[in-house]
Amino acid sequence: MIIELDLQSELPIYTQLVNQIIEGIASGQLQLGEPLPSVRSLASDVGVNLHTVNKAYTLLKQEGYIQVHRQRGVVVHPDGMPPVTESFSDKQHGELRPIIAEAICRGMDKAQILGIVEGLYNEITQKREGN
Amino acid sequence: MIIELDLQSELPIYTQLVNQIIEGIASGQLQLGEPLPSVRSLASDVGVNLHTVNKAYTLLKQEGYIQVHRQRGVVVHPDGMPPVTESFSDKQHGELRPIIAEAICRGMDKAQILGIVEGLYNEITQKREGN
DNA sequence: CCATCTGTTATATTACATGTATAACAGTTA
DNA sequence: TAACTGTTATACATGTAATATAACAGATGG
Repeated sequence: MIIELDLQSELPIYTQLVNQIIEGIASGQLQLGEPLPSVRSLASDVGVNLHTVNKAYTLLKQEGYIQVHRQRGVVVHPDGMPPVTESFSDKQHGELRPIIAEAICRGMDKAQILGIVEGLYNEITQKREGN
Repeated sequence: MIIELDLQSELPIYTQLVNQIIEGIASGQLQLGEPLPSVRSLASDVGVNLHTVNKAYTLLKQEGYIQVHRQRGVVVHPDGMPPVTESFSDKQHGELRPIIAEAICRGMDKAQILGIVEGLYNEITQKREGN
């Protein structure tokens, strides 16, 4: 999977790594149980420090997206993804709320906002044929 | 309008202030042209430093949500809200994309995600009768 | 056995963001 | 004149982000 970093972004590098790996899983580009590069090789590939990749992997592991298998290394969690917990829903609502409020302020109506979300949903899931 | 801060949140205080004021406008609790508290009084009310409020106001002003009128003080922009620009759309997509990808990972389908967004939309806009 | 890879941990350093504190300035208002 | 407004400047403390270097235990392949 191709990982592209924007070093000018306000988003921390480890957050960009987390986001892209999660999107890779969501899009099907990364299958359950599929191995991920080692912290050192990924760090070398994208040109950052080993600790930056390690922080991203640690977060993904804590949330249950990946597993560190003593033999197989780091893999996308083979037993499936974490469920929709209450704390996840709370976090999701807290992130969505200001985005929706801002859209309303700028004059977007319900249909327009839902259209944007649906478009992004399709964009992510329709990568599954591409690779 | 009631402003509540979570000092334990990972969100910066000035971001919480920005978000709540924008949601106040979106919900109609804050009308166009309506005055906002001075930096010093709001800082005193919520128990933070004057500069923290000033940073929130500066951001809101830069984005066109509020106006600093020499006589009237700080007011919600009387001439209307900023439009949906290309840079706003880019920012909005960049914020929504990882949220949607995470929801897909956890097994939410398109209808569920749209339902969450619609619920939050209704929750924000239906405050208009409440006050 | 040995060299090499794995994730993990520790320490140190640099840079930046956040938040507070204090002070001052110019303009407005009562 | 006194009190308020937004604004700016400076300084300080704290935490986060990212890098650099190093070491450790466990696993792997020659």
